Amino acid sequence: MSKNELPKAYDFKNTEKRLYDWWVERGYFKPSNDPGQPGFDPSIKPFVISIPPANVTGELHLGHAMYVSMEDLMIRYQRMKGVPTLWVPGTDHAGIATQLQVEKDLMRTEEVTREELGREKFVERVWTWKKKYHAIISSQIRRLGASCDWDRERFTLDEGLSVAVREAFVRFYEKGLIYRGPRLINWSPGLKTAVSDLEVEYSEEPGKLYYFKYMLADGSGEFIPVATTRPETILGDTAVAVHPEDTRYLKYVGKQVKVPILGREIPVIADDYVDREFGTGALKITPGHDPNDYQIGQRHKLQVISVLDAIAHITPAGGPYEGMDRFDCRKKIWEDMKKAGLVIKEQAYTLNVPRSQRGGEVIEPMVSTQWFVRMSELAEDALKAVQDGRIRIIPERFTKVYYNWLENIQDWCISRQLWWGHRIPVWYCDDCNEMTVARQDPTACTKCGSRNIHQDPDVLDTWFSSGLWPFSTLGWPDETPDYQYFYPTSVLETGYDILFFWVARMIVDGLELTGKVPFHTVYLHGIIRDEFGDKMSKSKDNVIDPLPLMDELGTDALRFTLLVGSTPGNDINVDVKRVAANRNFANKIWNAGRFVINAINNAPDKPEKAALWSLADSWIWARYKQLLGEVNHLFETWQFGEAGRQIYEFFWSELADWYIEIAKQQLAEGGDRAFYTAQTLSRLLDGCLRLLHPFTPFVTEELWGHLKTAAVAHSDHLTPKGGWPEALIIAPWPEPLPFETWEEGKIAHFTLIMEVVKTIRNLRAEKKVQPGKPITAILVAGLNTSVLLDQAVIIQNLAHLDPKTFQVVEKMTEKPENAVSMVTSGIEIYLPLGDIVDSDSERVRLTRELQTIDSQIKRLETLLGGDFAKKAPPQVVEKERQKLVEYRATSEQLRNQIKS
RNA sequence: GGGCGCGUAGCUCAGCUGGUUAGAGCGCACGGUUCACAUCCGUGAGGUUCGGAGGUUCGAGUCCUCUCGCGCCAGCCA
Repeated sequence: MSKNELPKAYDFKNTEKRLYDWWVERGYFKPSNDPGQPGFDPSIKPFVISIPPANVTGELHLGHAMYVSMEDLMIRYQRMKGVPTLWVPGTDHAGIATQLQVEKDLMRTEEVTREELGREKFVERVWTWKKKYHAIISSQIRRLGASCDWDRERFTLDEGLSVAVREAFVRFYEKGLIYRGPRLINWSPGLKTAVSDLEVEYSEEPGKLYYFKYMLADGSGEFIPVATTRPETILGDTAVAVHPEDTRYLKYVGKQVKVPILGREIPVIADDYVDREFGTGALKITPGHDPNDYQIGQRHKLQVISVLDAIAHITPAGGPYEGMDRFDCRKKIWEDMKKAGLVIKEQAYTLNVPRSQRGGEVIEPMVSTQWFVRMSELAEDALKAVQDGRIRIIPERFTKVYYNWLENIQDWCISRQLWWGHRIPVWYCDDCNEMTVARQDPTACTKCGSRNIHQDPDVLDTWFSSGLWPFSTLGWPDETPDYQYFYPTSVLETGYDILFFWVARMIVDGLELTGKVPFHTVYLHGIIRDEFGDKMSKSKDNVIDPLPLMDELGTDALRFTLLVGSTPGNDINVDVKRVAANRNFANKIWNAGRFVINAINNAPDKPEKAALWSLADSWIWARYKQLLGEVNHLFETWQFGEAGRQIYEFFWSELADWYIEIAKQQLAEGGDRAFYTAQTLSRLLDGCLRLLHPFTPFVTEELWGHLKTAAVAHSDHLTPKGGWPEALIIAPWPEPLPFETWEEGKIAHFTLIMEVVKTIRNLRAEKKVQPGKPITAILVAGLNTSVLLDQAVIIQNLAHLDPKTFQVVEKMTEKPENAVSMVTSGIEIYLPLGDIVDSDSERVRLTRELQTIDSQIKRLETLLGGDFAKKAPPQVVEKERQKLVEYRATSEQLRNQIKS
């Protein structure tokens, strides 16, 4: 037996890696129905998730832990339900982020820039970098217990996925959904690339509104007052606009005004975009550097002047300011205008500054030739797919957010001036200037046949390839067996923060390119925050690193915390203390398991007679059945957190705290009692481990293995229905069992026993009786006498009563001397504690109790006397009537106790 | 101006389709060396009853309206 001795505490360090490797080795992560394997049955519906691809260079953070835990939970649950499951893992090349990191590293180590190294060499370096960090991040994902099919792992720059990207680009282009042209875009001067609207964040910052004079060109000395937040853009002004009905300025419309410093003459135009109330009511128009102005410029066919170059320095168009940094220029030009007498005033003003999502530098709206995806039509399809229910978003409230975004969608700028990513598959002819857009690299211009062609230097936005993820990972555009069987996928699970970036784009792309929704359900989880609800950030130094956390407390503890501490779509505050509490839970499971295994080993290996279940046996089984019903319902309605909480509660507060305590006695009785107790323990542990496995896969698998080993070695009678599976990870999920009529009665009786025990314990504690000291008790049980007599030993043991003097009676004529008393559930309890009992204080205590009971009686009498009795459903009324009856009896009993 | 979320015990949060003296973890207090577990066990205190005000209802933390506070998303008014 000693060889089977389990350590006193669950040792996750010695468990997690071993089990993970074993699972992989046994092939459990692979779909049980696989088009690549013999016996494949295409008619069985699989459950498929594409993992949100982690950035190759990223360090593991709690966000990863969150989605891995959540998706692994869903996958494991489905797998246990016997559904063929596929979870496709993978990583993302993360264009900007990765390129930046490598650039930084090159600068630090070799002091070279990417330009100095050259494109080809640089990209090579990035691949080397990728290789290294991919190994790290993917092993960290494994560490979380992710049961994905690693043989199907993908990387966004894989050959196959690159083919998909190119196919998508060409198809979009051919359908006219992708176009190239000069547009006002968001330019990141630091990164020297365009970025999409989504990659710009606006932050409110204190700034100034600069008021100045736009002098009329006619030399009259008259001027139009104008205000701006960015004086440097004056250099690019090509008009001054006023409202068409603004009597103040109407007379100037059609005249020319002079651009300060530069002296260029520009027209005064009328446009009702101008808000007469705001600022001076006159607006300077800079089509080259402001989105609104750009549109006005289009309407009025104004000239577009770019005054900023790629690094946000002033262009030659800025005259004397050429070469200056944008912010220096802002100061300088204002000073110069002051000197020139053009300044009116400055006013403190809160700006809405566009900043790069990455790095935070100020983004400049600039005109630039870029590639765009025409979104409006695509968006409509994506909208419909959710509207008509082909895709369901959970929680539902996010559908509104989704609609809102798609209804106001702008074209998507997809070209990036980077080196790391999917090169745009477009070649320009140096001879005829035509474009060749091709699936295969061309060697000549398709229009004129010239060999003087060069490929577009830019790459595609990383999200362009991510948008194809659910099908590109399965082989699309080829109709591979995987694609045919596993696509569309089932659930897309991710944080709500990338609903637009990723989810919406996958839906758009999926519909357009595959003609199908890429998944039927979108499950969105919240953002991870620190214990006080603040966003984690390095600058706040409140980042919780999951790796040391797992080192210290185990993966299961972290997973359980994330899964059970969260509600769909709501942010979760992660507190290390909570993780520690869940580590304790893992340990609790472990130790309950040790107890059960020990019980099995020491119990008879077969029964003599048919089962004669104890009240406790029946109670715990009935409760387990209730649990099964609730947990299954909660799983089906995506309420995983609540399901976990309920299992936790059941396991700890009922199974461990009560049933196991009673089982100790039952096992000690030996014989059939011991056998059936061991059997019950075995069944319950087996069932609970199955229920818990999706949450805490490691401790449950490990313990279950020990359970199985012990049970198999000990007795055939412990084998569950259907036999012992070879591993918990593939053990059948516990489905709800049909209700049986005996359940309610057993639960009621056992609840009575618990009440009595708790009340005695309470009295003991209150009277400061030594916890282990056996004392006398007299229970006056009335109609429940037989139940209590039946369970006397249990009460006696759990409440530490002296078996020689403890008695249960139906009624009592004379109250015991010097006894502490109480009434619970209609049972009168007397603890004759002798001298320590002070009758006065007892009377006070009981009177207080009586008061609360009487107030309840009053409450119920009022309730039942009113409309409630007439209008509420009969069962609800009956329940309250019953309570009233009980309270009245209790009241009566308490009065007696006080009286005598 | 818009959309959404949150505001429940000292702290961090649960609470499904409304059902009737509100739950958990942590913290706190008191007490525990029983052969599963001190990563534990027992007992308890703690919420003016769930931000505030109305309303619907026999009944609301749970639905509706308004309101206050916090947060998020979206928004290109100089």
